[in-house]
Amino acid sequence: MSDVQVLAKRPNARELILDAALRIVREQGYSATSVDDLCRAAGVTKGAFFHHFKSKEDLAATAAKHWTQTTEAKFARAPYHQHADALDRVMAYLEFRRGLIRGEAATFSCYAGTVVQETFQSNPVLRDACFDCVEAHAHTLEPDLAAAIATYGTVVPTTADSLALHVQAVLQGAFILAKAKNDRQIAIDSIDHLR
Amino acid sequence: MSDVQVLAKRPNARELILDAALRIVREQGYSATSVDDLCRAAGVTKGAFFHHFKSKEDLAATAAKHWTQTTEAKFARAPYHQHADALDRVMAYLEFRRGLIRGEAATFSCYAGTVVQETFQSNPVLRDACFDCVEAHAHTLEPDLAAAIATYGTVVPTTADSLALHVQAVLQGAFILAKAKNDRQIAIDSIDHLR
DNA sequence: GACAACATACCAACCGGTTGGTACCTGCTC
DNA sequence: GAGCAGGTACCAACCGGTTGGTATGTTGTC
Repeated sequence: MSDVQVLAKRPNARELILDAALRIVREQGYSATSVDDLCRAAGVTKGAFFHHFKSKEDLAATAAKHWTQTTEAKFARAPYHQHADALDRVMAYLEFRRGLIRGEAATFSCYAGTVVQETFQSNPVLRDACFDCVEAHAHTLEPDLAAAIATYGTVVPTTADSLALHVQAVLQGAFILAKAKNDRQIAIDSIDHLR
Repeated sequence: MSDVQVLAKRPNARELILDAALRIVREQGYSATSVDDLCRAAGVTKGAFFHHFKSKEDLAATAAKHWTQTTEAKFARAPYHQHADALDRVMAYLEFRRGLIRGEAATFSCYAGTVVQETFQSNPVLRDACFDCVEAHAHTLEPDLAAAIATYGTVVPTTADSLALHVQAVLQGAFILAKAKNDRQIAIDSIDHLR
């Protein structure tokens, strides 16, 4: 019974702040998002914020892990794993990602990509947390890519590892162009080119 | 004689600030870069800053145009235009861009891509200035891509316009991954995959 | 009554931007 | 060519508001 309560606990300040961070940081960027902004969006006070996180940087790094967990769950549930053929799974993954590009750029773009752009030089802790995030997701695609390469071969010699990261690079670039043009079609086009 | 003096004028505060902006904003991001930071890097005072630019936003937008001009000059001079065949020119362009990825990520990454990531939602003026920047550069590749498509055709129907933007998307994504991993090789790999 | 989970009130440092002023160049008048 | 008016370029000091962070309660639960 106590386990159920732990699993199905009501949203506490910590969760509220993490969820708000993923949302607002993707909208405004890391530096432009103040602790007050986060507290306001989460509906908590500053005291609660600094009770759960020792600094803004700590929150951002924790939010990166939170981002990894939420995306992991989302992609694990996705239907693209069902195809028997590995190349079909890779293509279905891209189709799935294509479908995720809906609404405002801030809602479909990547938290890690946004944060690392601003902190890669000044803050190694955040930089590494963001890279782990992208790398972890790239790893989920790697087995399918490796199997696809084994079955169909490649035009030029390459590795599943490198190819998985390239796919992430294209997605990150697609997000930037979508933000710049304020038009998500440009991101969808880029994924189609990758396919 | 007076013309020569006008052309070879010594660096004034305005130019110093613009050059400093391209450098420091790519290192720290837009929001994290204060006006004081810029003044310190440029070796000018705040008074000089606000004499030449009416706001920090104005400076950032002007710096985007400055970025377009400097990169335009750099790519116009580049040797990749010399190839007779259009596809060779496109490949040589990618080879040229590959070669530009040297030193720290902040020195080879894109000013516009960095700024737009932080301002696309809060600041339409800056967003559009940054997109113009990327689009202007994409346009320089378009004739070669169009000629290459006309000569060799494409696997799937597409346009030179869309393909030119896709190339920029891959480059932007490559920059982000290079920043995240703190390793430029990952960006070079992505360009090789594009080729 | 101990402890986690918050809330309230506050702080020094820093932020973008303004101020009043100075140095210097240019063109015009006599 | 001396004097001077007017504009541009630049400077140091300052301003009110915001920043990340802290010190000190208060409340509910075991």
